[in-house]
Amino acid sequence: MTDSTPKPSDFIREAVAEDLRSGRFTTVRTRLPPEPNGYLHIGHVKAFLIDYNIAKEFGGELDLRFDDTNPAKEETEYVDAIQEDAHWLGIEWQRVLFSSDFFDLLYEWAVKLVKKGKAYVDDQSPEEVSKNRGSWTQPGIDSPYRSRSVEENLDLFERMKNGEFPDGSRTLRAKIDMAHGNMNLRDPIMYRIIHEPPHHRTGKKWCIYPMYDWAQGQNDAMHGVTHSLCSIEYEDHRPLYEWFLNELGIENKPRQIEFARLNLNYTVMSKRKLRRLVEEKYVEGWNDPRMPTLCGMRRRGYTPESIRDFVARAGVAKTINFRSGVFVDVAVLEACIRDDLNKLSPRKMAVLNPLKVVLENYPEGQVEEFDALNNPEDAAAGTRKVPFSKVLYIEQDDFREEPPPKYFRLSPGREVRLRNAYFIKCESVVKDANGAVIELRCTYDPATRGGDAPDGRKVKATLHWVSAAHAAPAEVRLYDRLFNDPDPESAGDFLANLNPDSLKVIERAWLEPSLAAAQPGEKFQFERLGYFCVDITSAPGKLVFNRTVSLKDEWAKIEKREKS
RNA sequence: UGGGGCGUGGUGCAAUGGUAGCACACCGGACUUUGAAUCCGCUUAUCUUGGUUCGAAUCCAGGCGCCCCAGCCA
Repeated sequence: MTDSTPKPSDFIREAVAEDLRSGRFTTVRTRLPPEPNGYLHIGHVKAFLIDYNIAKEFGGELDLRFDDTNPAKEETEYVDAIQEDAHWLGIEWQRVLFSSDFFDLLYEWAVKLVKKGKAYVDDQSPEEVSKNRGSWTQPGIDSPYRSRSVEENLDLFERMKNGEFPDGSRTLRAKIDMAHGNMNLRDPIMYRIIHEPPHHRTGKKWCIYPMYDWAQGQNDAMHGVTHSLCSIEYEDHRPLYEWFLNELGIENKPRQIEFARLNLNYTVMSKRKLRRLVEEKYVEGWNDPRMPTLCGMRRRGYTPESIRDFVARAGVAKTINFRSGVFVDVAVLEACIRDDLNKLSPRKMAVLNPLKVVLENYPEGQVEEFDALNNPEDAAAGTRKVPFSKVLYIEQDDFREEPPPKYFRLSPGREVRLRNAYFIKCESVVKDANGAVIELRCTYDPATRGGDAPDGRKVKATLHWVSAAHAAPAEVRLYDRLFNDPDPESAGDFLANLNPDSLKVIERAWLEPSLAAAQPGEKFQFERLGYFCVDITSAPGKLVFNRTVSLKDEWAKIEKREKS
């Protein structure tokens, strides 16, 4: 960032700056609060980056805190994956904390509230609790156990902790107001009893587990968090967040600020739906390149820089018109990765759907090598050698026997340039028994060596190509949006909106030979086609490439328009 | 029907009482050995009604619309 780049500013940063000015806080500490029950996806990234960037910009610290308060849903597998993904994104934290490491203190604090008469053990069944909570229009009904003595509550709560009662038989509840308009304040449950399964870190030590509302603010306070940033659906939890802190007499109370979360069109973000895609095998796994997970995007070829850029472009605000968040166009994401890859990826030539071209006037057995620019955006990237010979492959799309209007590419009698090589002219067409074009007979103009005509004549198209005798075979996977509908969840079953063409596998594409040794993770631009990266399953002799994103395609746009 | 929140071009974000701007998308053009990139240009917006003010996207009041909340999930 240069001096002329305006500092990012939004209502959260303004609030933090104001807190520092006013002396409400003297330092800044934020936290990433993932629940270790799934893989990180692009929606999480916004929250992560807000917390990370704000801590950094204000000279503060960031902690990673796993909110592992529900043993039924959480696993160590995710703890590791989340850290790996967050690191990859470029996020650095000071401490790794677990809510479960603070269960003892949290329990003491609960006891404190019980002693204060602000919490009680409720013997109602889950059904009764739910029924007596009332509704938006009906106030709730006080639990018959609400006015138990402090002594009885203390005794019962301790016995809950000691495992004397079965799951669901009792809860500890805050004593607030069963008629409150905000449902969160109708005596929220603080602890519930869960004997099985054992917790991924504390094992069988505990059989009572704190609810989110009880754990969140107290953890923030224990860890010295100043700004507890979260998404907007927690806005009406804030009064409860503050109630607990106030009743506990916490000094330097953390401040919760909410922002709209990020949704992407043409995808789904809910963990439940992503899990279905994986479990029902609509995709290969959590790291399928079509998934909006970080591991999927990484495999697809997205860079951390492009993802950070995307989140920055999406901005931070409270606008909510779509499921507690904003609905950002996936085209912005694609623009970000194109920008990044355009600058850094080496150019290569690859033919996905080969059409054989025989140069009738090119000497049999002759091979030439041409110098090709590795990256026109970066002079320092240098050049490479590309072999050329009598038999070539070009892209089927680059030839039309009957060219439509505005089609500049090859057709009978027309001349085009082969990138870095020669002008060629199509003399005749060879067809199979069904009338399909299987080969082009062309001539080349030796005077155009390197791609320029000394007589100054112009061609309207430049095609990429490979030499048939030298090309390396590869499998190429063309990924597209997973869903056809901008909002797959809009009506009924999101699976009905799956894009059947989200993956097209090209078993045998032909690559220029310099690609034969490409290593997993390496990224390239296949000229005129798009950005591709070597898949993690790729191996020498059995290359596999993923298309990260296509290049913008003016011709495709024209063709589509002409058709409709 | 209770509580909370949000309404600025197609989408997202700015403008904090003083010329409504930026990005993506769209459309048009220049350039081009990638129909890419780059460059230039263009269309399109303040939910509504009233009020305050010299002046309102911004302040006030009413209306309308959208989102979230009735898990022993987070």
